[in-house]
Amino acid sequence: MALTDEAIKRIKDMIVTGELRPGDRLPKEADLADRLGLSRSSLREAVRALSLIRVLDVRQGDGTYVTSLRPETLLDTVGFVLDFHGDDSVLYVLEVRRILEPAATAMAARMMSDREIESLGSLVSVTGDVSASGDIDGLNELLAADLEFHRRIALGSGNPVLASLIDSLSAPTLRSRVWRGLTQENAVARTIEQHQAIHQALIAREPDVARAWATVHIAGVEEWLRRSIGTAGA
Amino acid sequence: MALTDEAIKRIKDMIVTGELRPGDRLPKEADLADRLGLSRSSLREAVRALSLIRVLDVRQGDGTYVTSLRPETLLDTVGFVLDFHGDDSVLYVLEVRRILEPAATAMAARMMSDREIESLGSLVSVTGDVSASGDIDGLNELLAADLEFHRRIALGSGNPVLASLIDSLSAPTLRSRVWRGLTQENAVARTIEQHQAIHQALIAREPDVARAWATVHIAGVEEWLRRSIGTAGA
DNA sequence: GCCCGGCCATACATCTGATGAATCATCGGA
DNA sequence: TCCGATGATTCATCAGATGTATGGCCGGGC
Repeated sequence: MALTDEAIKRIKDMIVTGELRPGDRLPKEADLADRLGLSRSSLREAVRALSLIRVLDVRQGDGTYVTSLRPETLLDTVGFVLDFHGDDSVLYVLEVRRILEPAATAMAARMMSDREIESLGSLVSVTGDVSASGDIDGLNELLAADLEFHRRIALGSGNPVLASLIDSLSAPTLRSRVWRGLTQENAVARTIEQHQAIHQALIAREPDVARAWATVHIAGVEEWLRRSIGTAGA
Repeated sequence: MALTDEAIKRIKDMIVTGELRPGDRLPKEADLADRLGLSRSSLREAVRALSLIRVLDVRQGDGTYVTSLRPETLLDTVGFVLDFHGDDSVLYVLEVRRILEPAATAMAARMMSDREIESLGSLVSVTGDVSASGDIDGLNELLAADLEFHRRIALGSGNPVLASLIDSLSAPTLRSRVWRGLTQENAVARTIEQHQAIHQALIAREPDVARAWATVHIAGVEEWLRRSIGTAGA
């Protein structure tokens, strides 16, 4: 195994075993390199790699620290990784979302506080306002509101791993050309209706209903995309 | 933004835009560094980082290549990332598995070929044989068989993203001390029974039944772990 | 006494150049 | 034809030097 890979493993082990805890500062490059028995250059490659996946946080002039290592931090690496997939994988991702989001939404119907649920209302209505204006900026805002709406509900499940996963899986779906097409065939109105329905189900504390609407919501996007790919090709 | 981070983004863009395709070879370090306007050292850090998440594959004496970028390749980064979480996150992970695996199992009941389902039988029976002997080596084999059983079914869903995700989420569960404890209270027998039940449901092509058994199976582990943590502490 | 701005030690960022090691293709001999 | 030696290519690793951002110390002013 390459020295750098060895270093990655060593640092990982230091964290896993608890020798290094979240927030801890690593020895300075020169010292750590010496301790691990390799050059600064090679060590830096290891640190940079662990930095990319958000395990380490390097601050010039300050030092290198272990991140919080919380699920929401580590799992957004998933989003980065998914960026590399082509549109063909979007369908598979969407299928996974169709499994996870309804479950999360049902959980949220039980777990979210009344205040949290109420605050979702603004997102739903913002969405509505935007659709009325219908300009391009508005669409971006709509997209952001949609993402935030789903993010809040996922968080409402009470499971940070689930929430982060959903969040990561949502990004590539939206980044793809999906929305451009969707907004062209008045799917905007349908999306808003479904968001409202989900919101209502949460207010009513009806997990099953919330789950069903979430499924309908995702399946709608999925079905449209399936048709779109079928006709438009790659 | 740091030069190296810039380089990471540039290389990522080259791949996302299709300038670099899976399997393609990158220009040699010196040339690419020159083209991106940075030193070889800095470029190497970028390449190493992308190599850690399985986007690039560096081969000494040969060159640097873009990997297949298939979901199963990219998503096993998730497993690496999850290694950094403590046992406290295992419950959250398990909860996600309880959502994903039943769904995948139900899909598998529809999608898997008769031959694939039949081949699962050997895994189930291997499991049984091992439990009879009951030695330590046997337990490791049992663990491997369990992992393989779930992996095959996940693959049987026909969705590689789903399969990879499940696979990645399974690893940390098993790596934790979960199994050590589970095997101590004759949960082995129950596990085997449940595997057999899932297998039977697949043979019968009963998605709902398969889903239910999968839920029961995961929930069993989950419940045991919850109790275990409650009593044993960190 | 408190606050603000500059100075400086520290630590990461980046570059350059050199040497070692693995791989692959080529070429010559059996 | 097959196989092993050889050399070119490319990554692996190191050492040392210089640039740059950060944080804290310290002194002056209010």
